[in-house]
Amino acid sequence: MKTSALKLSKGEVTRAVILKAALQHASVAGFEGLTIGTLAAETGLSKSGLFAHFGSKEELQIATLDEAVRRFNEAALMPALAAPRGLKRLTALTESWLTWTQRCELKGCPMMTAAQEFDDKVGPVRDAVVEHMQRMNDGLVKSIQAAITNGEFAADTDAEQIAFEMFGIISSTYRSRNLFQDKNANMRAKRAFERLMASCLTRETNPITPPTVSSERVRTKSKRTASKP
Amino acid sequence: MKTSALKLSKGEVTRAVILKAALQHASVAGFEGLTIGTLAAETGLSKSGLFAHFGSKEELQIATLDEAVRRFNEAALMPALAAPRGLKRLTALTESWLTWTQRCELKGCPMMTAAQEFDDKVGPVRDAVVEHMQRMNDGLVKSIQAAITNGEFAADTDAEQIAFEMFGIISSTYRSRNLFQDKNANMRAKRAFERLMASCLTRETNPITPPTVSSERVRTKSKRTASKP
DNA sequence: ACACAAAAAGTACGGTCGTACTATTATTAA
DNA sequence: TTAATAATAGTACGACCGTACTTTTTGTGT
Repeated sequence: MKTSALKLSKGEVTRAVILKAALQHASVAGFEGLTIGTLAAETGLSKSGLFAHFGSKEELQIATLDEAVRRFNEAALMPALAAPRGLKRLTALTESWLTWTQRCELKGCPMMTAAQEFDDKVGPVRDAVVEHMQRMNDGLVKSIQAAITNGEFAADTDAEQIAFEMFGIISSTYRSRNLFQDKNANMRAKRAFERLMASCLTRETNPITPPTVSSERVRTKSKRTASKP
Repeated sequence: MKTSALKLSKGEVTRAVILKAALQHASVAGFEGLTIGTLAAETGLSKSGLFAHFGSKEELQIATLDEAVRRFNEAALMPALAAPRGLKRLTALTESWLTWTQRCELKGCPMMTAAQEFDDKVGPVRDAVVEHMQRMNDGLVKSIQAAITNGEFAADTDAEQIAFEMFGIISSTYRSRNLFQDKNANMRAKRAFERLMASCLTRETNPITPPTVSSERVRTKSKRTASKP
């Protein structure tokens, strides 16, 4: 087998096809829901033919996870790198993070799904998940630190804490979108992000910030809470 | 069968035993990971004996979900009701929300797990999850509105938005705890909550809040980000 | 064009899954 | 205590699971 970057062998292209289907499936049914038989049927391959590409289900899961990361980097991370380091890039990253699944025709975020699915398990798949998530977290933290270096965020900003809260916003967004079918999920996310950013800004960056951060608040129609207790 | 509140029939007590085991199992392996055989082995019952209590796997999942809600209400919600309405109660609720799983000897939060597991699926289990989560959300929103009524939060505070962000904080906390094994997860959660609350407070409630909320910040050792690129 | 290698299919196997149906044991009410 | 009933065990079944092994088809370099 020749591993050329230009020409893909037959095996490599079907492997790609499999992984695409696997990713789509995993984004809906989770990685544990991935099954050789179902996936084979979806791709038109025989069970054994598909199986040969990976050698075990665990390998398939890990390969699918890697593919998810690759796609995320390509569809969410790289575009954000066009923005200049610091707050700008952080904002761009958040924006693209919230929309990359649509661009990739995925239902949920496979990384988040995997993180929750394997957080209480043991084994190589979990290890892979942890590693990937750790890397994502580190990257995010670095982005936040850039905003500090830029003087946009206060010097004593806890970058890890901000990353922690950003992951929370992302989680909540996916839940709102997919569980509650809330069309305003992205707007909610944006507001949450803005509030978070506002709490980090230096006086120089945002000199007119009032005592409480509640100034930037936008008028909203409260829908679900209409009924008064 | 007599459904007495005082005396439990044999069937009712074993059903309770089953559900306890099921909940523990679901908090680790998820609701899809619940299997009749495994659960039967764990409880010492025969597969068919256990099965008879529910009639289908879906019913078992829903019953387990109901049990999770019952436990949550008992271990997290009710204790918080001891605090007076408004910010106090909201704080108490957050506190007990973050710790109830330990008190119930659960690994993760079954509700959150279920929410993610079924957010892209269809069927009666998903419906049950949505209903329960909706109810939880509504309750939370009502608690936030109480703080507004009290004059603790600004009148134009978007209660739904705050609930959205609180769910995010909870999500992130569980991820930190279980995936990254972060011992500081609860501290992170507390800080995030405080930041969120601070952004809602009226000037009267918290008159000395500085321009940025970064005053209450605590010194932390950044560990994971130690390695410089 | 041909030989060789890669890819896919075919087949088989032991397990576990959820779920019927029947039989036995335990509990309860009279 | 006994008859009725609830609770549990026993057994069986078809479906699908992951995986191993062999055979056939397909692609590829020379």
